[in-house]
Amino acid sequence: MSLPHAILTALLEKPSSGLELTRRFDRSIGYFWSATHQQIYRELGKLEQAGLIRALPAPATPVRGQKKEYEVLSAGREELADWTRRAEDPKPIRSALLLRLRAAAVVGTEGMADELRRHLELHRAQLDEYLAMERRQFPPERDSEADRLRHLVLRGGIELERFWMAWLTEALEGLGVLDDPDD
Amino acid sequence: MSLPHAILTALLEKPSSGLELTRRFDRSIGYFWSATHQQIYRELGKLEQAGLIRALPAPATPVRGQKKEYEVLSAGREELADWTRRAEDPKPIRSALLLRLRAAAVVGTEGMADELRRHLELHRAQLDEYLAMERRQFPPERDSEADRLRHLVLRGGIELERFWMAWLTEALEGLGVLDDPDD
DNA sequence: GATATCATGTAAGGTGTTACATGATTAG
DNA sequence: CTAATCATGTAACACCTTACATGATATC
Repeated sequence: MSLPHAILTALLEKPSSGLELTRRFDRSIGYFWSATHQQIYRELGKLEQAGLIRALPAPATPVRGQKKEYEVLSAGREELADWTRRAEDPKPIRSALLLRLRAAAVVGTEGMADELRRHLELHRAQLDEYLAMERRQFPPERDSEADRLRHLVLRGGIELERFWMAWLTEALEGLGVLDDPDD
Repeated sequence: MSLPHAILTALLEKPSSGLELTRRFDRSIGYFWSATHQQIYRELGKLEQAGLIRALPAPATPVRGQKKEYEVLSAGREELADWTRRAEDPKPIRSALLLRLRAAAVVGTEGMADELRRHLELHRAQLDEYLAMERRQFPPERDSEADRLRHLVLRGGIELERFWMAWLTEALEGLGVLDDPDD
């Protein structure tokens, strides 16, 4: 049950419409909890019904195609604060790539090296993007408590990408040895 | 679409019944792609209908409560081999904990340190379990290609746990400074 | 007035989770 | 013959994904 809380966080950072939220999910918050616009609109409806957020003063009857901004109500802020304190176990890892390598142990590794290289490139690109964000958003002089926390979250993403790059590199070395008996 | 492939891999490693698969998912394969027995039974039905696996010679009418073993057919093996070669992008990270820390940047960090310590302990326990598996399953003398690949997958899990422990430790230091002005 | 873009939404299907139901087998 | 456990399954719901639908607004 994290999507509603992701939305509450985003709306507290800045009241927004559904489409604006979608865009922000494509950038910052979505790096750790992605969501499509369909999910977001549905969830905005639920949050409004539950009295955790409300649409800002809008034209009499808000219709399809017309912008609708939301802000968080105090009940929403409380729910979010509760959530940060609640005990919630980490979910087990889900990696299709690890799984695929394990499948390759049974049916053969032919063709996997290309895919691993492709993933390595994707993770390198993601890492570069995070590092650029880090330079832009967290220059040394910004050092409020909120900044430190957001920076910590971003460093989590950075280190995760570094982990994947290291692992993929190791995997490719392993495969290389197997695929090129010349070594 | 990874669950069916996880099941095919498990069944190739050893033909099994639904319950046996469930148990093995609780141990090895499930560490990277978990599944409940309900998912597994549903998926076994689909795989059988699709002609990728079949139930081993069983009593005339296999009934509820009676064990039913499955094995992979050649079509299943081919599908699995195809899957290892297919291009499939990594899914973006989904971490409720990173998200919660980001929420805490808005609503306050009170009470989060306990939760971070709890997670640190859980990851430490998981790491210990992986390391025990590594000692048991991959002693130096085992070194076939399949063993090397499975070992690589396990090392992925190990390094991921180490990543989380390092990040949580850093996060706690950060919070500690904020929560204990004595430092 | 046609086209592109902004903005909100519906529908359908797949996947995952939780709770419950039911028969077979074994141990006391 | 009772209880525990093994084993397979159903049902309902939450969540996520993909494709499509529709109205509003700006631009040429």
